[in-house]
Amino acid sequence: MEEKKRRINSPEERLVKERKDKLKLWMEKEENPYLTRFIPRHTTGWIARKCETVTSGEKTDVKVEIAGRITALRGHGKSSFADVRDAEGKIQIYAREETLGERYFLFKKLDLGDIVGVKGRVFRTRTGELTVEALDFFLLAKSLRPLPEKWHGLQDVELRYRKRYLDLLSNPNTKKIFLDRAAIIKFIRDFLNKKGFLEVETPMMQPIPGGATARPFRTHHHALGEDLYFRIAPELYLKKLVVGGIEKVYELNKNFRNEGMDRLHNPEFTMLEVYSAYSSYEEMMKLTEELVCEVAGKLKGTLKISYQGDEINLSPPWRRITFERALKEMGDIELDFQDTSRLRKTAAGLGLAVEGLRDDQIIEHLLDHQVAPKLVQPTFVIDYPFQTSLLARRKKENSALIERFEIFIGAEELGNAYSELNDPIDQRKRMMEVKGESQSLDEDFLEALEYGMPPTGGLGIGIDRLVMLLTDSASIRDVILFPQMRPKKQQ
RNA sequence: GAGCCGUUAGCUCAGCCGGUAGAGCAUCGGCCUUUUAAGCCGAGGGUCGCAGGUUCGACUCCUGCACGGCUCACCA
Repeated sequence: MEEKKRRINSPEERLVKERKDKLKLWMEKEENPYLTRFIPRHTTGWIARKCETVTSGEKTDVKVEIAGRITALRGHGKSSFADVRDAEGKIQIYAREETLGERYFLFKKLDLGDIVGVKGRVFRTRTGELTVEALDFFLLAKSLRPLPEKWHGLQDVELRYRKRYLDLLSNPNTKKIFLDRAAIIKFIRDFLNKKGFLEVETPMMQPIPGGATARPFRTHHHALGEDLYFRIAPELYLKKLVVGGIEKVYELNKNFRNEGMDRLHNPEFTMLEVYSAYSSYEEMMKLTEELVCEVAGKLKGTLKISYQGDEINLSPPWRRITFERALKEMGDIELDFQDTSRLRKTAAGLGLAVEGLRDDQIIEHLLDHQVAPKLVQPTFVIDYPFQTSLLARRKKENSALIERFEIFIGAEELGNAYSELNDPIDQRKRMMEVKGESQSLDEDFLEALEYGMPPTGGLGIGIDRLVMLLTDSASIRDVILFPQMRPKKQQ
């Protein structure tokens, strides 16, 4: 009881109550705002364009009907100013008792955050601000809770992620990032569609999760009585489509991996995978350069970008360096990857945890830890030891290597590609060798390969990371609208 | 999962070597018809993340827990 009383009297509840009382007053004097119909005929952007040439102090005959959220209120006794924001921008509203008569006192009862419709006439104030003088106004939705502070916005990182709507409302840069994200994805689709690639959707729920090595999320299908896994990659399905004659294909959608979360990892993330028949990783390198440059150029108008304090030049051609040389030149590591015990010793000597890791994981760790931090300018690291992927084709000249590359920009891995292994016999053999670890034998996929898959180049690009790069964001959570968070416990 | 750091009013932040809580914005009341981070006068608002402990006394020190950030580990 005591507990309950205290909660109702909390300062926040009092603020809410004040606003609820104003809502009640409005409903007594006017109507239920939640049932009010008001279709704005104009936007703030339209007004700005239309009235660009109006001079300070000038009144116009331009009548407008706009709607938006009140983001500032400045009362002056018998007149008031308000800023109203819509999707395109904001505009000042000027309300006068002389014009609105008895209803002016209702205008003064409006709160920051209220959503209103305004009919009025455009003029420009003495101080040069384009303004709508309100001839009539409507409350369309009452804001019952106070918005974050106008000047600093919402700073609390946790709240920004949990209540993204508040972040979007009060931090212009947040909105910019997500507009940019949408533009980037559109540019990618435009680019690939223009080149004749077909966008497809393949299963998010798979009986055997394949195409990568990662812990999957598991779920259960009741009607089938079967466990299913959220996909960790669409790769095997996309290759089946290449077998089926869809020679240029891509999918741009989510993957799910049940691993740790950090600055670069969210359990669900967006991946682009592209497959092109009768090509190889050579062509995929060109495609990658072209795609990233097209997107960056369209978004930023330049190929010179700044990421976390580093100046990065995306102009092709990007540097290419073999895996072996990269380790040697930048990590001062020279070894035979077949020599497992020396590999582990070298890695341990560099302070890497090797216990419980497979050879291929250690090999990749050497690159990620010793070399990647130095790869700020766009770089293709090519020709990986064959252990690092079981889906990539071997190099003709050296069967210990595979035709694979990874893209590094800004010291972060952005993508991964290879000449796809299309030999079903070698594929089966390699899958058998690692079966029982993180990959199960996917007979469906192997059978598809047995019908014949053309030599194919495949490419994967982490879209969230590309967005991070192009929006200069430090964390993946800054480019995902609702990043995964631990649920807040009640009470 | 481990280490380090953080959590004070609705929001943004101060708060010293332990002495009992401060500002700005927002809110409420008053004045104000071209302001714009409007202004002026006044007021209210806090279980200092949660639970223990030490102490005459804890926002402050200690322990545990919750949530978050960074780093490390798994992964992209």
